[in-house]
Amino acid sequence: MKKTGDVEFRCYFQLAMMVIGGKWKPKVLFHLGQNDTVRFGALRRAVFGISEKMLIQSLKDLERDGLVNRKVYRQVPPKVEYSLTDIGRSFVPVLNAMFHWGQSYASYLIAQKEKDHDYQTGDVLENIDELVQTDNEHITVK
Amino acid sequence: MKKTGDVEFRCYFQLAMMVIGGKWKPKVLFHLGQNDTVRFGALRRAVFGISEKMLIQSLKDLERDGLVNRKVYRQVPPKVEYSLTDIGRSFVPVLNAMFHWGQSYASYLIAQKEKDHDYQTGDVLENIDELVQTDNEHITVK
DNA sequence: TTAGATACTTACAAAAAGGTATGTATTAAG
DNA sequence: CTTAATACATACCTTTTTGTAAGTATCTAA
Repeated sequence: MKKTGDVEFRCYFQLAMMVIGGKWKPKVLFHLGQNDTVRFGALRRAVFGISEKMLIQSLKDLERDGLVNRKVYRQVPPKVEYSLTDIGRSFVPVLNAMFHWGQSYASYLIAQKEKDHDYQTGDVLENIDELVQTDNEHITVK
Repeated sequence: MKKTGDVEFRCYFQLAMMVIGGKWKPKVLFHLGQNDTVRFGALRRAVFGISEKMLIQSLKDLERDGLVNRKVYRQVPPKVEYSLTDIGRSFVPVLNAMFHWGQSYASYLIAQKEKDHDYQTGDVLENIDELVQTDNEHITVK
């Protein structure tokens, strides 16, 4: 009954983007997807580079939108556990798909780089070095 | 050899987000994915609400990042055809996954709305009406 | 010679997103 | 009485993204 691919696309895709949009939300979701419950502090340490402000902001949005559960333990010092809801968890495969595509795209970029010596390629490629370097840093140091 | 899920995640996921990030790129990609080649003007009409500036900007980025081909026909008036490259096309399944998730999320939102009469739910829900309305508009009008 | 079609470009403004720094509440341990 | 731990909140500023409006180039047809 709902036709014209354009319309459907316009709506449902936008909806999905409203939820995972932004710099941090996908990462938070991804991490939550790998654990049953995670405390605020653990999440903060797990999502490299995120500030407390951004973490709470992301979690609040995700909770409001129904993807995340928040469980408060009335203790001191406080303890709050976050977890994915059912729809939240149903999004994990999508995240995995994005992650895996990122992997193959990285391979592609590296292959491209070896081909074109001239810097034909753009911004993303300029970052691939840093990216790989970061990888190495962690691989060799750890 | 590359370990610590965190690191991998941090990089590859970011990479993917660099490509599909923003308000319009996913939509442009989605539409390109449904056609072999699309002219600039057709794309502009297809991606509802996009301005010419945003369209070119998106296409430039995507071309620079290797996801999109640009073929110029030396004519007057000008003719330019856009299409997906191989890696570009390999991203289509991911887009579809996002789209489908959006669909089920919409169902969830509607179900939720019928449950809670009090407006427990947040921003996304406030938009669902408009969303459905838009759908109806197109369904009934067309 | 003037208007129309197409694919852009540019300048400027508005809005959204993100970052940094600092503050709050509570209780237990020292 | 001070410090530490944890989970936030708030103010303010910077950067990034998006939008609006106008202009450019080229040939064809009227």
